Amino acid sequence: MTDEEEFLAGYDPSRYPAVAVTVDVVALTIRDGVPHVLLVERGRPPFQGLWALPGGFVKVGAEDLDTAAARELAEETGLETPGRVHLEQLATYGDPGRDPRMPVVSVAYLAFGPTMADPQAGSDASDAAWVPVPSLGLTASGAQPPGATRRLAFDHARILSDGLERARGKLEYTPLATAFLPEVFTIPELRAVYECVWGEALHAGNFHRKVLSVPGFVEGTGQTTASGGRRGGPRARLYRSGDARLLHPALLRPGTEDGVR
Amino acid sequence: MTDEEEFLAGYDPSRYPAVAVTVDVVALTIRDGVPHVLLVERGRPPFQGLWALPGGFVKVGAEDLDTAAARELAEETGLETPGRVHLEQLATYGDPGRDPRMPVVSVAYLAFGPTMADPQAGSDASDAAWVPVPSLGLTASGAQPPGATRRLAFDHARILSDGLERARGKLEYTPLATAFLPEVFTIPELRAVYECVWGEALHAGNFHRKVLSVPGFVEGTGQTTASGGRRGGPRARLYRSGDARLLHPALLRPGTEDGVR
DNA sequence: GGAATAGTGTCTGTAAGACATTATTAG
DNA sequence: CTAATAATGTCTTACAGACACTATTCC
Repeated sequence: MTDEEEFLAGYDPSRYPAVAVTVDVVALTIRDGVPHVLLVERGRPPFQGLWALPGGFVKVGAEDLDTAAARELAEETGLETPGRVHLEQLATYGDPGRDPRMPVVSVAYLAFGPTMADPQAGSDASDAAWVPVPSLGLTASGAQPPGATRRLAFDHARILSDGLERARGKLEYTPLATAFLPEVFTIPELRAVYECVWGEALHAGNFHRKVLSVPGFVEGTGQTTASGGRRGGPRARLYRSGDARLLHPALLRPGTEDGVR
Repeated sequence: MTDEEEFLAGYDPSRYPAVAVTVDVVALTIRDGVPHVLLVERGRPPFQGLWALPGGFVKVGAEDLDTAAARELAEETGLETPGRVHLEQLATYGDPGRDPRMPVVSVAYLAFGPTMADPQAGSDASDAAWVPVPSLGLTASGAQPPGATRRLAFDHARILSDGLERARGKLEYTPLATAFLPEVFTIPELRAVYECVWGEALHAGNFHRKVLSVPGFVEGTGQTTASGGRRGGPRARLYRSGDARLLHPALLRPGTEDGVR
């Protein structure tokens, strides 16, 4: 089939059924030391009553994908994207039958943001909430066990799983952990982000020295916290994010076993 | 707008014009120590006479994206994807106006393969060829200077640029450099792949020791080449790809300046 | 023989991890 | 005071890069 024939066929729904393009956003934040993902409860079929990533249809030709993703994120959280949030394209999903209604290609995005207020339910969702990721009981392959309290719609368990893995990797070689924190933060708070996303404890002393040794990761403000920690300890110095886009040398996860075969 | 309204609107071309989904493949190989990309010369408008990445429309709902990309690659090269070729999703492009005919979202894929025969021109292309990447004169931002001998159609200069940058990064922490080589290869041949993709000379002795020290990168065959190098030197030992999926520790590029600000 | 190349040995600076230590704060 | 914690110091091991060196092959 030639290019032009295929082009014309695109207008013939009997040969190529209507295709929809959506964006879905894996928006992550941290509350009480636990990673949370923004989910909406579906108010109508298909998958009524199940939870889904916030997303929507893209007006292809009228807006670009990044803009559509930023719009979806702002609608649910009020977060403006040229701000402290990080938003990047994650991957695109187009398996047959992933939406029972029609063929849908979904461009997934990944967002990191600081702790923020609970979202408002939109008109098409019966509820919206920041949901603790561990409560979803995701397996490494992106499947969800039958006993989970909140079931995810479509292939969103897989998308979320991919987003979490991308997030774990991003913290290794970019300073994006700071996107989870307010503008000013302490090194122990930054360490808590790493421990929460990676799911393992880090050595406080070595982490501290390492962060300060990477050029451009953080810059000091000369200030300290107003008081010490909850259970004692001195006041911590306050930092803000530096100007580095990449961490050199990187902060590698200790858990990664040699040679993932 | 509710979910259902948007869903129905997807069937109304006056509100949401027909959308096409395509896959485009950045297929890379190495010839004579120079990276080459597979391109097809467009035989009809738009961009007639310009060169484009091989690609085509996806039958969303009837095939998944990976399968569609593998099909496009096989059509041009005869390479079967569950084989020695590496194929992975790169990114998705959907800027308004990127195709002058209609709104098109393109899912780009990245492929690495060993040196192979010249492709045959398809019915919709006046020519197809492995084109040396340096001859395209790409800039870092993915633009093409006006004087280039072969101009790229659509936003394919940008896609190719993104693919090359991904390829450079992939060589650092995966053993995918071996995908550019035949099943059996020497360490100096492997080094040539790195030097070609990264565009800088590597220290032969250190590279040799490093490759052998990474578990699972390569495994020896016990054989050597039949003769020495073109300009002298001993016979090199032959290796095949090992079972590692990730390199630990990674082979970092020397050129990367600290803290890309 | 001369030049180029495969592969190994050696040394040095840097960085990561384990552990110890000091100072400061809450309760 | 006691416990917890921020921040720094010390030591050991691993690794990257620079350089030297040997052995082998082509011309």
